[in-house]
Amino acid sequence: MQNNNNPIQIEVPEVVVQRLPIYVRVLSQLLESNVEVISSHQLGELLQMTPAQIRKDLSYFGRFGKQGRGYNIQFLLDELRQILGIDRAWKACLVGLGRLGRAIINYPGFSPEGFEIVAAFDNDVSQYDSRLGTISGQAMEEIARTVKAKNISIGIVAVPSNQAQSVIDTLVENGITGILNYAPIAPFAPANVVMRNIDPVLSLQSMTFYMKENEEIN
Amino acid sequence: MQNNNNPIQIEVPEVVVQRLPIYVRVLSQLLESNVEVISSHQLGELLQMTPAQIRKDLSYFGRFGKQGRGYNIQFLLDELRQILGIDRAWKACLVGLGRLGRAIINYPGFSPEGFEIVAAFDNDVSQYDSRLGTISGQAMEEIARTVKAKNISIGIVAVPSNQAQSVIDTLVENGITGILNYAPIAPFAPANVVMRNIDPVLSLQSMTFYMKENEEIN
DNA sequence: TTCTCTGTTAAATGTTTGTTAAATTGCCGA
DNA sequence: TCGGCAATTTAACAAACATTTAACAGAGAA
Repeated sequence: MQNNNNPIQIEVPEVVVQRLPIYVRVLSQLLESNVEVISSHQLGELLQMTPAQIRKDLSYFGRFGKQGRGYNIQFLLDELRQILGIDRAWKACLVGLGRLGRAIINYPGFSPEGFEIVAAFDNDVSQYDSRLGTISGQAMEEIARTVKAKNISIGIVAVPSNQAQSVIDTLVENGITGILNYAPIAPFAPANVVMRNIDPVLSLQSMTFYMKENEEIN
Repeated sequence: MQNNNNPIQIEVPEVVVQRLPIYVRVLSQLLESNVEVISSHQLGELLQMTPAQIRKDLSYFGRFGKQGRGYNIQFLLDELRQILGIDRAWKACLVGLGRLGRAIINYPGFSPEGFEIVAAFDNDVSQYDSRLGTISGQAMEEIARTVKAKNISIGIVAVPSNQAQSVIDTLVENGITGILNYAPIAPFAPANVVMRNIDPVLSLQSMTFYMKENEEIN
């Protein structure tokens, strides 16, 4: 990545970046409850983590707290949103309009957070003659044109496993730099593309490791 | 594993446990492609990780490879499945039969991996008069009875955020020891309960942090 | 015998936690 | 009203702990 030209670049650990959205979520809820200030200790209680970790995490990005008082929630939220880049809207396209894809397109949780699905693609003609909320499905061949025309930067992959890698390749070729993959595969993408996998089966499979241990106690 | 009677128990890092299902998945695919043996180097190539890490991970659980040759895939798979506890079937119940819940119940990826949804609950009567595949929806009040009667150990939570914590509490009270939570909250559960969260918005929000950096280069 | 590749140990790197000085607030009494 | 004092709480540093990577001896394959 070219901006490593920066002489003194403090590398932020990826785990820390992944925790920031959790802070954002809890802080938003607190703000709605009209709480204005919170200490690292209170926040740690809410999130089941140590105050030290919260302070350390935040200190990678700046000095947001006031000694003797804590963090102003509104201020911290604004800062975190800017840091994460979620102070603006992001355009996404969905590939795959099977059961999963249609559930994703109808999921009401994306747009309030600034992630808008502005296009949807599928191979099977029968899938996309029906309108899906405000957008309508398009043939796969239109990915290239539409991604550029609409300036889409995020791709959501909800196709069957055997097609997933080739869809990912197509998206990457067309300038997509972030992929949210729902297919149960170990996907490959170049280093400049950010990949996130949603895979409930993997979650369940690591869960049973610990449940099995519990059982043996009996 | 029987030999965990061993008084000196080496603590396996959680990250390692979370990687095991990924190994299982790739090894299964390789086996289907009639590959019989694989080296840590080849596997690392496939998964974009260092061979050292793979060998280290596996060595927490035993000695599965042969020097000069590699790992026998069928053997390693059997061992990993046993270690994870996915060599048996697990019964789950689903709570919440809205759009998300119905997508989950129809998701074909769970049962081939031994996770069977054997009951489904919802508050709203209108949701569960229709049959959902092989099972039919039940009222929330039936959770206690059904979980015990059917010996269910996993709960899948797909209710709106504001109900999620109370549903989790109910499940825990009734002996559920593993929870797969789809609600966008920071849930609380006692330490003996294993919690996994599926939250695509959090994934997107940590994704944009890195995409934002890319953009600034231009 | 030579080459390959694991399992293991050691080193390097990364992450979390504990600690303390300094900043801020609120309170109390003059 | 103001000054001083006690209680809080951050930011920063240091230490402890955890994870990843590198290196290598030795087992096994060819």
